[in-house]
Amino acid sequence: MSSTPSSGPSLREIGRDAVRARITEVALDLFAERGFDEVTVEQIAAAAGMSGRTFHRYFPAKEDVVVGEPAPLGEFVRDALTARPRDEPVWESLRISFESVVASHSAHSFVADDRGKLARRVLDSTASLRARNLEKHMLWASMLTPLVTERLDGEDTALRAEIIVQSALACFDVALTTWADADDDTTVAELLERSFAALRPEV
Amino acid sequence: MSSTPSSGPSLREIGRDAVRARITEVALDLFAERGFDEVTVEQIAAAAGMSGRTFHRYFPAKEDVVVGEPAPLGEFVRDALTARPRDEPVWESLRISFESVVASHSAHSFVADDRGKLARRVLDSTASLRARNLEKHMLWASMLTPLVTERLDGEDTALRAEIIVQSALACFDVALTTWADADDDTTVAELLERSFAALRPEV
DNA sequence: CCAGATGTGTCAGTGACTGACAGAAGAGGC
DNA sequence: GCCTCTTCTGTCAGTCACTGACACATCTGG
Repeated sequence: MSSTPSSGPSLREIGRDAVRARITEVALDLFAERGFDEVTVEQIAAAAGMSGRTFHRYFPAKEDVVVGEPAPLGEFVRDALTARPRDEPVWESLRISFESVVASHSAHSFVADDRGKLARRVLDSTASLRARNLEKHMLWASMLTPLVTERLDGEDTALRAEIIVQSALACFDVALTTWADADDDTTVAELLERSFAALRPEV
Repeated sequence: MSSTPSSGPSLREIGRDAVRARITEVALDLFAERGFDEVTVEQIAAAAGMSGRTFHRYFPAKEDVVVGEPAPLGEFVRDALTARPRDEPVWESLRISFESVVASHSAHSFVADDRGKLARRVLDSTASLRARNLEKHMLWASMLTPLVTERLDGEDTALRAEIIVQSALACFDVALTTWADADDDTTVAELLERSFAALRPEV
């Protein structure tokens, strides 16, 4: 190993997830300080004590450090939605599902008061990151739309389901952005509720 | 000029917009045939009779060939929305505004039956293009949200306006995707109407 | 016919990524 | 403790998108 400026246990001893978390941590500081586009992968890698090549073995793209893996959270929302009673109004099911994500991850990374807000601010301040984030939403949408489709009655269920899911994702996104942008202690859960209250699917 | 495989008038004689249109035309064929990621900028440039450097003087990014400039259409929607009576329900104002875009561009590029569908299919089949397209939507949202905000009553107007605008954009997007994906002759206008009918803002 | 503005090609360079290869370090069997 | 197999890592070379600098060509107005 030619460069290990950061101390700490060797990368081998900790798991793959821990390495990813470590990269995320040092990268986030660099992004917040200099801006996402002004930091090179080589610099992140050096700060994390590894080569640029190794960085890309943990994150296929630089954006993924901030945006995170789409699949796990998407599956969580999908499972939460599946667990909801089928006679419940879909919009309420969606709202509760997204609220449960926020609730069960409140001690976790992306809604933790300090790092979470920082990460979200970095995300919102860079075009390529916003784009990648919306791509993640598209994957979630493809997981949720079938569930919503079969919970709708009447005509055009597929089309309407897509609209409803996209709108729910918009609520989630706006709630997080608003939360990160505010200096007060407004909860994500509260913003999420207020966002969902702005719309109602047509029956 | 070292390579001019394509015939036609010299690039100088036609305007800047015409050069862009020409690049778009040859690029679209290549994308449809081989896939966006499998075509290099050099190849597009060669097919259009120019160097790669010149290509980037017309399109800062490869994606822009398919996605197009965000500003003009955004301004069109904004102006259309501004022209609507302020006592009209916002959701209807938004629907009519987007329908007017589609109507006034029906003879134009992106909703013309042949090339438009092709372009949209290419867009929907590539992740980086979808992302760039959603980025364009974000710009539109920032232009529309203030207008919607001042047309809302009650509390939380800013937050609710963001949700409503994002949802309208989702309707627009889903309508276009559905239109391009179908083999029948369903109109964009009709799909747009059905999409908007799926939701209603809470009063 | 002659400037000056504009468009273009070439070249060099940065930065994100990828495949191939070789060497180092841990895990398990003996 | 030692050997082997697997896993992780760095180095290297290469592709591709994109950018700045420079020089040359062309078009335009006087």
